[in-house]
Formats: sequence, structure tokens, C-alpha cells
Amino acid sequence: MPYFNVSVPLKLKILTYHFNKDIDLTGFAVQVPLKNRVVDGIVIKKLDKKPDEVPQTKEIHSIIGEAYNKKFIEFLKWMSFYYISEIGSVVRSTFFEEVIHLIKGKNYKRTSKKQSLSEENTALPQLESCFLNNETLSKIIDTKREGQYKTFLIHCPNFFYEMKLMLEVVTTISSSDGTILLVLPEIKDAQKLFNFLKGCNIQAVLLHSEMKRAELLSSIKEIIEDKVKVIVGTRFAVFAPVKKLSLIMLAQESSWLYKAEETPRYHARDCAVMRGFIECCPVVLTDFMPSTTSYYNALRGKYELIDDFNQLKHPDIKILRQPYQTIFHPEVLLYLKLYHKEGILVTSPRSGYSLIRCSECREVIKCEQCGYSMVFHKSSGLLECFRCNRVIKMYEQCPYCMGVDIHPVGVGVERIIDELKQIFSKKQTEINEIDLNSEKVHGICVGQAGKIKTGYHSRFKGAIILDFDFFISIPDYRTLENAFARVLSISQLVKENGSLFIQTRNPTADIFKFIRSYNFKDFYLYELKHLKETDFPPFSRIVKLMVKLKKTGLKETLDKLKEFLKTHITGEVIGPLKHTNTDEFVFILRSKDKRKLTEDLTTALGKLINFKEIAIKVEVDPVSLKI
DNA sequence: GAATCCGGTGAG
DNA sequence: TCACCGGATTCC
Repeated sequence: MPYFNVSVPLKLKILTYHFNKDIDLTGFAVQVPLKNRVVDGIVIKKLDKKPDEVPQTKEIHSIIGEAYNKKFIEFLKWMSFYYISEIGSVVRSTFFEEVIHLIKGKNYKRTSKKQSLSEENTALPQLESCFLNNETLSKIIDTKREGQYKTFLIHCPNFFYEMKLMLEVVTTISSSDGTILLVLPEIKDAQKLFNFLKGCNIQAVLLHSEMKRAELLSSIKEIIEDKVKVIVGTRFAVFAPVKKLSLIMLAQESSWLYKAEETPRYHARDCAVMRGFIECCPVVLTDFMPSTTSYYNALRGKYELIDDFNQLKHPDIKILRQPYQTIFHPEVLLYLKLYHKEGILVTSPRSGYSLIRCSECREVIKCEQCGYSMVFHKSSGLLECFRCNRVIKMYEQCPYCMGVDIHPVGVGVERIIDELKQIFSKKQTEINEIDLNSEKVHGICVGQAGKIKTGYHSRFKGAIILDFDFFISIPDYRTLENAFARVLSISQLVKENGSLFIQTRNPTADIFKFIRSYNFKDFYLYELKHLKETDFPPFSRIVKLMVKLKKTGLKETLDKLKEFLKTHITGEVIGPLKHTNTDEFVFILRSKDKRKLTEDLTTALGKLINFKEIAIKVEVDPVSLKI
């Protein structure tokens, strides 16, 4: 009698069932008994005999129909292996529920032809006129024609270029065989590209997490009926149940938005590459600041690098020493006075007015709960902690030494605006906090550097990044690439003949050598050398374990757990570290032998079932080591 | 995800 | 003594 490994969309491993007909049901949705109810599941594999470890099997209740093809099942199995996650959780993060619903033929409310989604931002005016390297375009199209797996990493001059490339590829080949998948990190960008494609009469569907159920069902219906040529979506679109994929394009490949927040904590870029590999179709990753990891993959020949960064001219970058007494460097001040009419962007790493320091004990006021520096808001007289969201009234005296001279240090958006208003009179120029939705650029705009996204606002004459040191002082192994990316996202808002000023207390730091001249190649080599010396990814794999102690659990179980991990894992075991906001504990595992770490941890977690007093969540390739 | 198991609690 | 509970466990 044939047996079948079935996965149900629950946090549950494979279950084995028998069925009286000897047909291969792999990829079929089935109804199976579970405890004393009947649930929907998906057949992962056909077995010829019952596995020994399974005591007894129940019978498959009924067959719903074919849900996924074999390649997609392979993809799900890889996800489960790589992210050390129950296959059921993987199935749950796909569009399984929707697919089942549709093959069962249930009725669903049709969305009216008019999209309920806002269309105000439909226009991507610069896109049509945007320059594109035709060589790059034909390379992608030729590879797509060959129908083989291959990954390109395209270093684009800006985000528009990435969008333009998607658009051109789609308009050139959308009429050919197979479906093209376009993935973007942000919903609003996916929405815009989708609207734009619709405007060009290209048959496309949208997939993002804020769509209503009926809209999502309608998109999935078109996909499983093989009626669409193009899918535009955010990270979970990599699970689109497409019959035949012909090309995957993923923009902003370095974006941390591609990392899923729930288990399995997959990374959409890595999934896209694996999906392309399994489906035998090319994958195109683009970014204006590719991740060091992807660059490394290009260097070792895993991806083909196409460097289009210098296809467009970029603004000059000037590194200036942050003065001690004033906020602006004299050169910046002069620039502001000369060009404020043409629009200048001033950014600071933090909102609010400033931090507060006591001149007697030299302490910066920190949050009592989490130790994070608190931000002072002058207008409201409050101190705010951005990590744990605590708000308190501004102190009258230093809380540490009772000193009376506590004063602002560092610059926030509020303080910059204050300062600028003192320099310029109201008539001279307009000074505003940047409005991300507004297209108009004039006067001086002030914004928090971290919140300024690569947007659609037109271009500034110049931009100034204040207190850049904040970005390079974050203790993380990816700090420098993130800091460089920050500079680039701001430089994109500046006209090509404009200027970008960076104020720092340490202008001789290595990173500025690369930033100043947009020298990516040497930057990546510098970073990779450092990462190799310190055994960080891509030269090792890191796995974060989030451990929750159950009621019965004692602190000493953590020590026992650490011992257990140390004996079962070849590699480093760091922890336990107390998580600041939750009652969880964190272990960091790291090994140069990537595959072995995954395998070791898989077996270790299997044995940990005997550890009753803990619950563990696994995060493979965490985006940051921040606890 | 939900039925069931299990150990602790408290009213009678 | 047993009904009741909440958390842990298990599902093939």
C-alpha cells in the first residue's frame, strides 16, 4: 500500500498517511484526519512502505486537487531545511489557504474592476525618461530566452534605474512564455510599479500583505489559472504559485524588509535565488548599494555582476570635520547661504531637539529601563526613549549627580530647524521639516536621515548629513555597509551636478576614502577582508536562538541548554543574553562550516524535545545582532 | 490550531 | 473527592 508524507499548515512536522490508490499525489492538496478532526494538507512525498519510526498511519480522507507542482514542493523542502523550521510553518507562509479555497471552488466576492487602492501616486514621471544601459537589458533578455538558471547582481545608479529596468524587461518580454515575478521591498513601490504596468496595458497582478482577502484571492486565482504574465509584489510574492516561472527580478536586494518577521524567518532575496535555481529561470538582483554578501557571491562567481553605477553621474561628496562650537561647518554654512533657493536637504540621525548631558559628571541622560540615550524635545519639554518608548518630563537636575548644569548635546531635527531659523530670516527662505509625500522642493528641508527613503521627490541642489558618526558607531558587523547605503540613499535626492556634505568628528576614518569617490570595489574588498578576519558572514553562518523559559523553567536550565548546545554544535555558542524588551533569552551560534551548523542544529533541536521547560525560536541569518 | 492531557487548586 | 482551570503536549 502506498504511503504519503503530508504537511498540514500548522507548526507541525511531516505526518505519514496511507491511501489505497497507487498514484503519485506529490503536490496534491488532500484532506487528512488529525486527532479527531479533518484538516487540509499538502502531499510532500510518496513512499512505497511505511517508515519504521511511524507506529501506525491513518488514511487520507479525500483528495482536493493539485495545488503545487513538484518544483514548488522542492522549494518548500529547502526552506524548511535552510531555516530549520517545521515544514508546516513553511506551508503556512505560502498562499496555501487561498489556493485550497480556490480549488475547492468556493465562491468569493469579486473585487470590482476599480481598484480600491489609492491611485494618486500612479505617475512615475521620471521613469519614462530615465536612462538605461541597453547592454544590461539585452543581457537579461538573452539569458531569459535560454531558460537557464543564472543570477545577476546589477549595481544600479539609483532606485529609478532599478524600476526602469523592471519595466523595460517586462515590456520587452511579457508576451513570451512563462510568468515574470517582480519583487520590491515596500508595498508602496510595488503598488506604484503595478499601476504603471497597468497603465502600459500589461497584464499584471499584485501581491502584498495589505491587500484585502478578496483582492488577494483574485490575484491568486489569475496566477493558478495561468492567466498572468507579470506578478508584482513584496517579499511573500516569492511564494506565488506560478505554473512556469520565466524570470525573477528583485529590487533593493540589500533591504532588511526582505527578512520575514514571523517564523520561518526567511529572506526573500535568498528564497528568490533558490526558487530561480529550482525553477531553472534567471534571477536578477538589483540595488544601488548591493549587500556585501551579494557582492561576495558575485566575486566568487555565484552571481554575475553588472556594474551600471557610473552610467549616471553622481553628486560630489565632501567630507568635513564637525566643528565643536557650531552645528554647521563654515563651508556648509556658505553653501546654505548660496544655494538655499534651489533646495537643500539637511539630515540628522535623530528626531527631537538633542541629547542631554550634565557638564559636571559628563553623563548623557539614559533611559532607566533600557540604557538607551534619551532624546529631548524642546517644544514639549519631554525626554523620550526610542527603544522602549518611555516618555518622561525633562529633569531639572542631573539624575546621576544632582548637578544643575544639564545642557543639550548633539543635533536633532528640531534643533536644526531652530538653528536655521536663527541664521535665515523668514523672508529669506522657507525652512520646513521634510514632507515625504510632497513633490515640491524649495528652501531648506530638514529630516531624520534614517526615515528618508529613496522616494519620488524631485531633486535637491545639495544635501548635508550631520553627525554621521552616529551611523558608523553602531556596534554591528554590517554597520559600514549600512552607513554607506545611507549616504547613497540621500545622494539620490541630489541633482547630479549638486553636492553632498558629510559632517563627522573623524574625517580620516577609512570609510570616507571609499565614500568620497564612490569607490565600491575597494570598499567591499576592505569590508570582506575584515569580515574574513573576524569570521563574520559571508565567511560564517550565524543563527540566533530565542529561548523562552516556561513557568517551570529555572535559570539553571539556561546553563544546561548552553552545555547541550556546546556539545552538539561545532562552532561558537554565545549567550544566554537577556532580551531587553521581552522575557526571552538569546543565544548566538556561529560557525565557519555553514552547512554543518544547520545540520548540527537540526539534530540538536530534535533532541531538545526532552528539554520540556523551554520554547525555542530559530532565526537563521539574522539581519542584525542587536538583542 | 485545537483536542486532550496533566497537575494544581479549591469548594463541598 | 471531583469539577474546573490553564498551560503543555500532541497530532501520522
